Amino acid sequence: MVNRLGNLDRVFQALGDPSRRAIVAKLVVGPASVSQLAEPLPMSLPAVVQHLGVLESAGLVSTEKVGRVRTCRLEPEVLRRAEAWLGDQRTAWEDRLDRLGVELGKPSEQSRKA
Amino acid sequence: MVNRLGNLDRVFQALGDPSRRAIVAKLVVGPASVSQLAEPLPMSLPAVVQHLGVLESAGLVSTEKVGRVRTCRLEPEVLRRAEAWLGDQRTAWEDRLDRLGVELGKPSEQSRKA
DNA sequence: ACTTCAGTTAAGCAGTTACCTAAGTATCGC
DNA sequence: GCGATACTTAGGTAACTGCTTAACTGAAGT
Repeated sequence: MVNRLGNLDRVFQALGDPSRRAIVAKLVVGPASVSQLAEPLPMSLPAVVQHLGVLESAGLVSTEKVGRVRTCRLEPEVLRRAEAWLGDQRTAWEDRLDRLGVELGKPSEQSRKA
Repeated sequence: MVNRLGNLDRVFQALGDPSRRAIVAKLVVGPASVSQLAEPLPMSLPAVVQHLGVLESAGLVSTEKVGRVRTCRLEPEVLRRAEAWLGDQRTAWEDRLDRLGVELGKPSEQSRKA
């Protein structure tokens, strides 16, 4: 239950599909039922459920079945985790450029960090 | 040449593999040759080249062959594009929470934006 | 010229993915 | 209870992935 919430492999792989990103984008404005999510997508309902399974096992969405309707909601923490990884790479890159500039004796305008 | 640089499908899919993320993480600290990238990875060189192909066609890295050595460098703009998508979703989510709080008459501590 | 080094090309293969249709199960509204 | 609704399960298929080994090309070093 805990390990599911940090697997970047699954997270990025899940986001690598346009239908799944569309689902995420829809859940961002509020929870929705399976058929509400399926309605705009050009595929069968079982296919949508499969996509939801991928998103859920990546920890990006959680679902709860009430009567006969399964309600899906976004799990923003995992989204944030992915964003953090990208941010880390970007800052590492920027730090490197910074250091490069310093080593060349060129005081880059990015070195206003301290 | 232009359309390659914005395909989120390919970008996220490329990042959905640990070996490929390892390559990105290594390129973040500076350009490297194919065999330098391959050295820590537990797989054959052709496999690494294939991963590089995926990263390149996602626009995440660019390569240039000089003598017999191909040098790979990170393309940070595409990384930033992916980060932006995640950021957009997160802010949409936060805006929604904000509005929800407002509609409940509860002045949330996030509404200090204006 | 000969060898080694860096990478490339080709073929193949097991496992996964993204769909489908058809048939089921379990509410819910009347 | 009876039909419609909201999924769920099962099974199948075509295409794609992530790897492998083997054989090749071409640049460098000696």
